[in-house]
Amino acid sequence: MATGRTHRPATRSRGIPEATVARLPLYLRALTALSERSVPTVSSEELAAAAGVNSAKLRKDFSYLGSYGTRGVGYDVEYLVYQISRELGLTQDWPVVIVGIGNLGAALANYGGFASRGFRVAALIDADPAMAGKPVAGIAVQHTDELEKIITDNGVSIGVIATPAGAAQQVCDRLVAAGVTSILNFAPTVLSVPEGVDVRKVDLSIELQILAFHEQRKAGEEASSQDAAQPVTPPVRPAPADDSDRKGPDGDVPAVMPA
Amino acid sequence: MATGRTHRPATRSRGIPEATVARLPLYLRALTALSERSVPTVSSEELAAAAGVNSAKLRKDFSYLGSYGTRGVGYDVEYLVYQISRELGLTQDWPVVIVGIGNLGAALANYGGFASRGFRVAALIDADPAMAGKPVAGIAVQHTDELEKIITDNGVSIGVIATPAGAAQQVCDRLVAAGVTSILNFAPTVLSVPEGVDVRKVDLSIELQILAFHEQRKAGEEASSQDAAQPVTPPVRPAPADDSDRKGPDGDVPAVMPA
DNA sequence: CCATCTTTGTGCACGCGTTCACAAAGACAT
DNA sequence: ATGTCTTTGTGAACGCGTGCACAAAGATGG
Repeated sequence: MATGRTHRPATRSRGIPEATVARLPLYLRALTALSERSVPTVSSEELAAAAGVNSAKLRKDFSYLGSYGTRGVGYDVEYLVYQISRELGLTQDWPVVIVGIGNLGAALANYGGFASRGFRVAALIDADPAMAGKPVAGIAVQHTDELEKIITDNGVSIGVIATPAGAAQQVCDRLVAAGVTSILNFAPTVLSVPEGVDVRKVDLSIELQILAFHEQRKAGEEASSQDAAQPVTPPVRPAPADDSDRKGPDGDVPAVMPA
Repeated sequence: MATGRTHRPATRSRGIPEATVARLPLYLRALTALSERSVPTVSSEELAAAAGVNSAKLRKDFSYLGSYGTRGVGYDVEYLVYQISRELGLTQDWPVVIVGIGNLGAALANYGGFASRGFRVAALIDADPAMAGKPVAGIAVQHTDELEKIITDNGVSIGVIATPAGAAQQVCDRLVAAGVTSILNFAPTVLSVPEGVDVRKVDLSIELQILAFHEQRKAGEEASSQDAAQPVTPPVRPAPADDSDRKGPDGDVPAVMPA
């Protein structure tokens, strides 16, 4: 999963819990696959397995949307696809701009998953003048100067930031000022935005770090990985402000385990 | 934030809550930035602001690691950087393989955030024979046939999947069979893995769909967006199994709103 | 029309995560 | 030393999310 949330504090949107909203796209994908195989109906058990969740959770999630199932039978696939799409707002067209056409930006522009879900790449924007006019994924890259005009002309409300970290906040400010109210941020920075603007963050490095944590834990289950050769410099515990005597050569106090 | 979780059920890893682990990389990044500016100490309030979280939450998070602060002063930046790095397992070197060198895979290979955090790209793997040998981000792409050998020779335990959805499960199975126990999945599929293997999922399209949901909600606050022209075909509510008479030409029952 | 079987929808309890609010700890000045 | 001021670390309360378990609803067969 992508990570940084920044979900709305506790504002259950129209009674639908955030956690449920986050799972609807999962269900939708599984349902779409069933639809393509012309499967007419599906039980909560089957669909839950396909989406990788608990069937009770799935049923509760759907109960927030309404009673769309038939007891003894299951859910009508086509009907449910439509209902979830409508709930997620995918029955309308969402123009999206991608700012920062580096490796990642180009990958995003080429990503097929967008177009298939009601999202349309309205423009690709980059600060490098050398990029301007160059076609990426069949769309000519435009210069940052055009940003405001592009946003307003196309009625864009969703922006994707794929710039280096240093430029992200500035780009964000301009997007918001121009009218964008939802931002998907790939830059490794915390963006500050005014009230009413949604930010979701995808951070590749954070995901890896979380994996590393669990990996270390698995590996260190038996081997007490602690006294292994430390590749990085272990800094000393800052002295208790009593400057009179510094800790002797024993240094590196092993910082007692929490529990 | 990247999305699909698949966190371990309820196995609080060594007493540190999952939610806390997920935030540690955030703190680490903020601390690293402070460190580069040679800031010696930082208060929970300041650091929390930099990381975009609540200060009480931050203090509680740190309390799971130990008592690393000094009352009346704050936290020693260098010391905390080291402690968090160690906790996350970033003081050791993690060889990583990336499978699927398309647009996204190439972007990941070029992403600087990996190397700077103890992650080392050990190999790039692709199924296309035409890719074999071609250098991406300074590393020669290798063919899928070599996958098992690469994993075992380099002692790789973390794999990144950036293949098309159709190939993901197969690649996953081979990675796991070869000894990988942590997987970061960018393919839009639910991966099934044996017990003991961690999977984290990053799904670009899901993030956008969640944004669209909130965006629709904002837009539809006053305008009852419901009776606007529907671009997609609204399927009829499946008839109550009474096959005797099908709904006449009136068809399209507008599917009563849930609430 | 009745009985049986399947599957949904949900009331309820439990546990995790968040937040408040404050006592304890240490810095710093006098 | 003593007192004041700052900031941490945490006990406790609360709310959200999850999962169990079951009653109700409808299909299906006789």
